[in-house]
Amino acid sequence: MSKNDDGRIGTVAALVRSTFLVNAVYADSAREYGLTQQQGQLLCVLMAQPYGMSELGATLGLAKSSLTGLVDRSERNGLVRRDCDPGDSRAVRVSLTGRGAELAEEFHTETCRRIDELTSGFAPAERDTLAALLGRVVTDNEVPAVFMEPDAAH
Amino acid sequence: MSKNDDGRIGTVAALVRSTFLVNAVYADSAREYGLTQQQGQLLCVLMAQPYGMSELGATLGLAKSSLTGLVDRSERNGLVRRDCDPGDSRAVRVSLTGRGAELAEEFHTETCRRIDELTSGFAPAERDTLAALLGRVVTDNEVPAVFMEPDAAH
DNA sequence: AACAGTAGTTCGTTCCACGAACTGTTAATC
DNA sequence: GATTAACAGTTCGTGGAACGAACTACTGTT
Repeated sequence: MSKNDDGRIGTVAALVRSTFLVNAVYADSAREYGLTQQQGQLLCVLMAQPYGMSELGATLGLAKSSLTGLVDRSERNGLVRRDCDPGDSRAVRVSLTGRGAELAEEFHTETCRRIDELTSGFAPAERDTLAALLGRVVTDNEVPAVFMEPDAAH
Repeated sequence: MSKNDDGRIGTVAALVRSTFLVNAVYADSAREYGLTQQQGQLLCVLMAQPYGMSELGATLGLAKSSLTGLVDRSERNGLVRRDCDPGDSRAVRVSLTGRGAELAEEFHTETCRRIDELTSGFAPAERDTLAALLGRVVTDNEVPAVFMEPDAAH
């Protein structure tokens, strides 16, 4: 196991390796619902509300053409829809279809369960401390809401 | 910002959103060295030692054909090489070329710096606590060494 | 010697990333 | 009202990356 001289893992390696783990769990969960990681991510973002393409692209950190393709494929799969923006003829608003909303909720719930299991060996106080510290990382770095709280989705 | 009723982020959302952040930082760093995220990941794994394809695939969580392609492209870019395994004619050992080792070190160093910056607002004790808890997640879930400690790479 | 299992590649297919260039619309300026 | 800059999103071309099925060649077991 990759460790420092004193056998402890550093903050940097811990962040990268836990990211690797969460990526794998997230992708595995998505696959069970016939989704790719990127499609799952799109659905999770849209659970909160419909978005314009520009805001979606900014939230997901994607080039405009990448988002156009992702939405195209998701629309073709019947998971999202594009509606005209009454206030701006150039713009569209992307929202979940009925089926997309259902799939998003199932996927989100199952992903929450799997991610939660990663800390199953933790005491409640340890989970709270981890949440507080990672929450600080998220807040300090202004990470967009690409994933809702487990309870907030229902 | 997506929070619980009491305004605090939960462990699950914190893990997912911090993963989103680290993914973005890692991908941006890789791009500055002309690498994709997957190529960066391959180089980081190979920094420790050469590996056979089976072990590489298991470490990176990739299908065999995916790894063949990734190694093909990295070999074509002059970053890795395949050598015959003297003990098994079926097997190859993948290692970094001179140029690949150099690029891997630069990429790894810069990525460490950028990831470290994500916790720049933390006190040393907070960093240690975060490292200890995330390290537990890594250990409990047997995450492979896809990224070395900052000092261990030199 | 025969067979099962392993190591890795090839093939076909789909998804996904980006930059450049484009069309059409809106907002600002004169 | 006309002009221009900026914005919203799409198209196109290109390259990377994911997987399963099928394959070849080799190793280990019986």
